[in-house]
Amino acid sequence: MPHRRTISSASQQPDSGRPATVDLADGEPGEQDEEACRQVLRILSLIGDKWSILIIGKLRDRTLRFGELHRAVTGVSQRMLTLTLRQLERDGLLTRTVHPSVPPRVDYALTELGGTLLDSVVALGEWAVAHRREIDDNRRRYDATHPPLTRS
Amino acid sequence: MPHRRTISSASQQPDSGRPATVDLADGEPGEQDEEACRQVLRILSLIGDKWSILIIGKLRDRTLRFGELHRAVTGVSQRMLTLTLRQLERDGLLTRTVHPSVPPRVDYALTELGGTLLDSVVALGEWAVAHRREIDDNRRRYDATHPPLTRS
DNA sequence: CTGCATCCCTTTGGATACTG
DNA sequence: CAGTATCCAAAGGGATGCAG
Repeated sequence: MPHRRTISSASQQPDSGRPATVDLADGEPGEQDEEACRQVLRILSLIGDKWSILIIGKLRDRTLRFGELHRAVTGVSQRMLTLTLRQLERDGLLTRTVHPSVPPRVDYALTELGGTLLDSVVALGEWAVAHRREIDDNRRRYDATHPPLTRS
Repeated sequence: MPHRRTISSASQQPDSGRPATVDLADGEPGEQDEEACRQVLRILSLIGDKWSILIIGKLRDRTLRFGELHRAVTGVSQRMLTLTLRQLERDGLLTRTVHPSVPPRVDYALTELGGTLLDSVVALGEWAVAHRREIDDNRRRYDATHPPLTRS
């Protein structure tokens, strides 16, 4: 029987309650760590949105101000940049510093927490880079043999 | 000056062209590895959607048929299960085997590629588990001090 | 310069009904 | 059982205009 790959909370302060062994699959409603699992998924969804990772990546090695970020991230709209930055600030992944000057100047910097997330995401990115050819090949092969997927 | 965290394509066959060093941040339009970067992001978006990870997690250690998956993943609709399974099959992360019996029976199994992705995602999940308390604390603190975020 | 508010179009995804 | 098709509601996100 193959190994079961599980997530166990390694670091941080001792868990004050449940076993704290969460596998990525969710359980039936009512299972003990369903809540923990949902929480993990909610955090993982940070990765899902279009801009968070890009922004964190840009702040990798230096503080940037709003306008610099706006230019750095290429396709992002002002609205989404603001919203995403607020989320990331709320989660404690970056800090927002307002300089009371005129014109106003706001600096964004990655926190320690944000840095560790970036490390983890980079690891996943390595997987993507390592397998992108394989995946593209798979897709081409699939598209060639299986005609239309969700045809308009 | 802190280290620059970068992604470099480690395994696979030698890259047939560019340096193949992709950092997570995208470049200005026209930069060499913009395409590669977009591709990586596209793959990372696998993580973003609600169901892919859950499904892959369920197939971790055994083959499941459609109905089993449907019951296993809890909140997924039949429609989304089908669509997500097709995507994953297209990418080569799982295999779909139709048994010509009556009533029909379709088995889904994780491929080698899918298994390695799961390993990487589990690593990210470990980060989430390790820091979920910290993040929750940050959010509470933020909400307490910064009144309404995007008020209705 | 930074950022909030509004409008509006696009995408996502659930519910439901129907087929091989 | 394992889908496919249709309809529809909610969320995502761009463009623009205004404010501190």
